[in-house]
Amino acid sequence: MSSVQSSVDSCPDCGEHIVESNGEAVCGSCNLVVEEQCIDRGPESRMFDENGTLKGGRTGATVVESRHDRGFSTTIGNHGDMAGLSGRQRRKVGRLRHQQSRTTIRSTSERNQVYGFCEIRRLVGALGLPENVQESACALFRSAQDAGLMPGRSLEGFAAAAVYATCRVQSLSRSLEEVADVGRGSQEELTVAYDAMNEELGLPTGPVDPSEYIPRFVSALGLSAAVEQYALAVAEVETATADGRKPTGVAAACVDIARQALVSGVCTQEDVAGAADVSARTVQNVTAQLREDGVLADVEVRG
DNA sequence: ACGATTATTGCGTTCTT
DNA sequence: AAGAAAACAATAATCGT
Repeated sequence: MSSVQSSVDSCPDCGEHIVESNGEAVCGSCNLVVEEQCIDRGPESRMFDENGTLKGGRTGATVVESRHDRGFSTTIGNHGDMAGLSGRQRRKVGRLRHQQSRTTIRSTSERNQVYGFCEIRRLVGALGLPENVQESACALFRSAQDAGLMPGRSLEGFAAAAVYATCRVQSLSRSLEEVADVGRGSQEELTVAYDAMNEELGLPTGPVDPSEYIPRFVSALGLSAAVEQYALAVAEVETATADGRKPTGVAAACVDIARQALVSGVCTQEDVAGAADVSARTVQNVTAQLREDGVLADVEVRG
């Protein structure tokens, strides 16, 4: 890193020719930096794209992960070079400093919050949830931040977990898998974050009632209101079968029993299982258990 | 005592008959 | 529709620091 001259003629990555750019040897095709910068140009201001992200084609100093901005932040100085400037120019620089202080994100927690809120907003939209969920989830996200739960855990996990937790508190029936699928982080990150919040913040959530899912599954399959009522009746009677089992699986079984009893020709068992995102075998298992518990006969009398 | 890693258990899924 | 089996995630137990 002591010479401006490149030691190679072609890019090791794509074989393209090398061009000289601002004291760096850069591949003309893929922008790979072959030779790192050796002339100190001081602070730069050309490293952000419109979104403020740092991805792609970036050349220059070493990335510092320990700083919230990875060490890429630009500071407009207040000393030294101001000497030769006129009063008008000085005021102009002063305005620039002021504007930058507004746009620059000051702390990691603030940056995390902006990112987290963005992700929460995206999730709420993608899952078709009402607006108040966004508000509650953001508040919960902030609580987790204030409680110091986030260091060492996934940021995306907390955003998704905040949405999932809000759904559970408000009985809005979105499964962990559904949220995790739309979310940016993995399901494990979501679970870790949710457990942390549940433990430290004491979320007011009990076990999930399978009947919460029934209306959604019924409408997704285009089945009638009568089927929904029948399925809800099955879920009502059932108590012991559900515990320890996946609520979506139990809900699917209830819907499938109603389907068989009322509109067996309209769609298949596999369709019901698919709508609930469980296997057909699970539906069969739960149904068999319900039969064994005598739940079905109980509903038969009422229907 | 604490955290991390490994064993266990029961459920859901897939494959098969 | 049901039986068997490999797979998975959550929990319990053990180990090492």
